[in-house]
Amino acid sequence: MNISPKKISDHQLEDQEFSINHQKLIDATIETIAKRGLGDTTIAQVAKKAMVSQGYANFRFKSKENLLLSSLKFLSDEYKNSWQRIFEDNNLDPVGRVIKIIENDFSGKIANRNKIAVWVSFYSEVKFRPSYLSICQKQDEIYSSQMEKLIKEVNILNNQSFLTPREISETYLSMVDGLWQRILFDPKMYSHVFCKGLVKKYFKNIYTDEKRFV
Amino acid sequence: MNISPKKISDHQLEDQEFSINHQKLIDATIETIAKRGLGDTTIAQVAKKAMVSQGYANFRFKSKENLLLSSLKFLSDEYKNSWQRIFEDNNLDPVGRVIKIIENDFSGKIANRNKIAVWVSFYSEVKFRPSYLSICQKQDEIYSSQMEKLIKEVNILNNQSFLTPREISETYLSMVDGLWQRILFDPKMYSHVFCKGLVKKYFKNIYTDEKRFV
DNA sequence: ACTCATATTGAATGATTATTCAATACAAAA
DNA sequence: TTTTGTATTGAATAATCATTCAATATGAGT
Repeated sequence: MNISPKKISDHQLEDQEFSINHQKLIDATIETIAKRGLGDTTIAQVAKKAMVSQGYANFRFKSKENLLLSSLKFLSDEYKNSWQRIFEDNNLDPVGRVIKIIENDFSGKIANRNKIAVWVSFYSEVKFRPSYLSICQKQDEIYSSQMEKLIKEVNILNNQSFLTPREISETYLSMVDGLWQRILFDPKMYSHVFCKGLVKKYFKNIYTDEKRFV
Repeated sequence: MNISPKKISDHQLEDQEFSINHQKLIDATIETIAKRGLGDTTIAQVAKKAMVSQGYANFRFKSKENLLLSSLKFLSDEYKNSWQRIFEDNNLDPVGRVIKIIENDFSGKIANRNKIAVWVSFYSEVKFRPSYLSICQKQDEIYSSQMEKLIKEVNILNNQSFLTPREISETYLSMVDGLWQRILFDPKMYSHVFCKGLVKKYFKNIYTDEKRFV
């Protein structure tokens, strides 16, 4: 069967927040924040990078605030998709999942310097902008609770009972946040290989008999 | 012997960067950043909080940039003094030192929400402002290496050789950064008691025989 | 009391930037 | 081709702020 290529004009797509320009502007926003910082990001620069007029950028997103918010949402969703796929992958056993989670958290797609710079910028404003908090916090909670559930399984399979799932999950997640920040400072020293190795060794120390935490 | 209360006029103190107004402005800067964020901190607000004129604040620090820098330096020094005292305290044995370090990192004086907010604000700009980086990085390196040396002693005393001092020190420091960030998000859940407990349990898991990590 | 050096003010300046909007381009339908 | 509705522009506006500086206050020395 052939799907006929219905022509859809831009304005029909608009409602779905899905037009080319919409995404071009979000990408440009992220690039600009990564390059100049949240404070020095202006609509003019973003519009220029996205190759639309300044007026259009504002018109399209109603306000700068809204453009920033949409960009944060985009990053947040991208991250969420990456870990959700791992939690839902039925081909993996619990330990295999943990390893994939670690590898994802320090993959080139997620833990690259530009994206971390954007994350950290938004995080630093979370205290002052409830709208940022609501985007970040909800997903963080889901990640956190999924991780805890996963660790519970690993604990049982590995006869580990000194550290609770909650404790292991909290320490892991904090460590990731901390390491991301350090990647910003000194990406050479905190290479992906180094970070993954460090975190795996941390797990290896908890689950001494499990061979897969290299 | 009586030290005669020599009267020293303000301008004589100025060179020493030590006048009342100097510190009042730095305090006001930190308070303002903590309350409104780095991006929304204006000289006018800082000056008002310090109860000097706007023009004076600028005159005194030559530029806003310089005022921010001085404030970061102040916070950084305060933190450094607090851990340096612990490393130099001869009454403590290695494990006692580690415990003091943990308690310091999550003490009310260091890990309070206002100061963390300021730290995180500056950290998020580090990538774009070499002057911030140079202040933070140097002290971080010292802290890091002192910590590693300390852990080396603890490792020997406790017959621990699976995790290297470097690994333990890096995971600890990352965890602290991560937990600080979480305190900002949700200070109720990440109380000082919770954070200290979590980190001590982490050490207890490494040094199983050491009774003092509660 | 007067002088002089320094401290401090606060209004003016100029730069930056989000936002608005009248004008124009464009593309589909008639 | 003409019409019509939408997309896009870019120049004008208005607000915010860091910075400057001429004017004034202060207080020590004479």
